[in-house]
Amino acid sequence: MKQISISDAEWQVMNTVWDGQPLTSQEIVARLSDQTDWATPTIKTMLHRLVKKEVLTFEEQGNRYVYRSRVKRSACIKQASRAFLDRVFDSEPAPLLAHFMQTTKLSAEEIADLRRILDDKER
Amino acid sequence: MKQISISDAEWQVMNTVWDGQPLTSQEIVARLSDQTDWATPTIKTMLHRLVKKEVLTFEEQGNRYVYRSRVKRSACIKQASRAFLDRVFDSEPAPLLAHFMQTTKLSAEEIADLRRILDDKER
DNA sequence: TGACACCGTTTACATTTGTAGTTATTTACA
DNA sequence: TGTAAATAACTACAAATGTAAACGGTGTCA
Repeated sequence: MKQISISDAEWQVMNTVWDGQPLTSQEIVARLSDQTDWATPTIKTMLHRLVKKEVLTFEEQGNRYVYRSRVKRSACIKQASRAFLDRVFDSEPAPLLAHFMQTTKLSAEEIADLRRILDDKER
Repeated sequence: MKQISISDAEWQVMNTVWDGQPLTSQEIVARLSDQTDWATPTIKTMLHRLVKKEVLTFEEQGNRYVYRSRVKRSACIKQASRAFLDRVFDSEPAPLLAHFMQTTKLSAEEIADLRRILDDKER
């Protein structure tokens, strides 16, 4: 798999697309306008760049473009997670896990689920 | 606390410094040369930028510079982790934790430790 | 049918980042 | 004491990124 490089701002766009796929550009703009204060052309530029990076495709529908992702979110998450682990936690997963467990809020259910994953892991 | 922004390559430099602090620039260069193929001036440039970003300080010792961090590693980890959580996991810690548990290797001891953290968390 | 609104395209531009050559200064050895 | 080696400072430069204005085509409403 080739190296995907999605910048900070681009991740926000991609999350929007992944969440609502397929989406027209104005839908994407509408959703992002709730979360950010980017001007419309700014978002258009990012869509363009993501198409050029082969992370998004679009399809013309009349004069509108309908966007879809070309890469799976899970693949991007995997890659970004690996990079983060290497960079910030020096490739050590245990401290990373400890850090996030200690600094975030988790519901009882979530805790139970995570415990289950650890159980499975053990065998 | 002000916004610290440490780039990818800079994190590598900072990790080296945090690991061996205080270090002269040639020590830093030596250690990084093991891990990377950066030219010496490249590393010097990064040290400079980190000083300008107020993340590192140095002290002259004869004609050598001895570098020390000005920000705690833990603070940087915290900030970078938060950003990563927001960006890639849409601020949801549980999926992040599940992801890393499932995709990394953990020793029996580490698993036990993590389980303990979850136990504490529960009350 | 003309003007406006909407959409995508092109262009722009400052900043950050990765990467490193060049120069000036200091120091230590011959 | 002169010169080479080491060290830091300065300069460079392309690519990526954040941010957006300007332009051109087209469809729609008056």
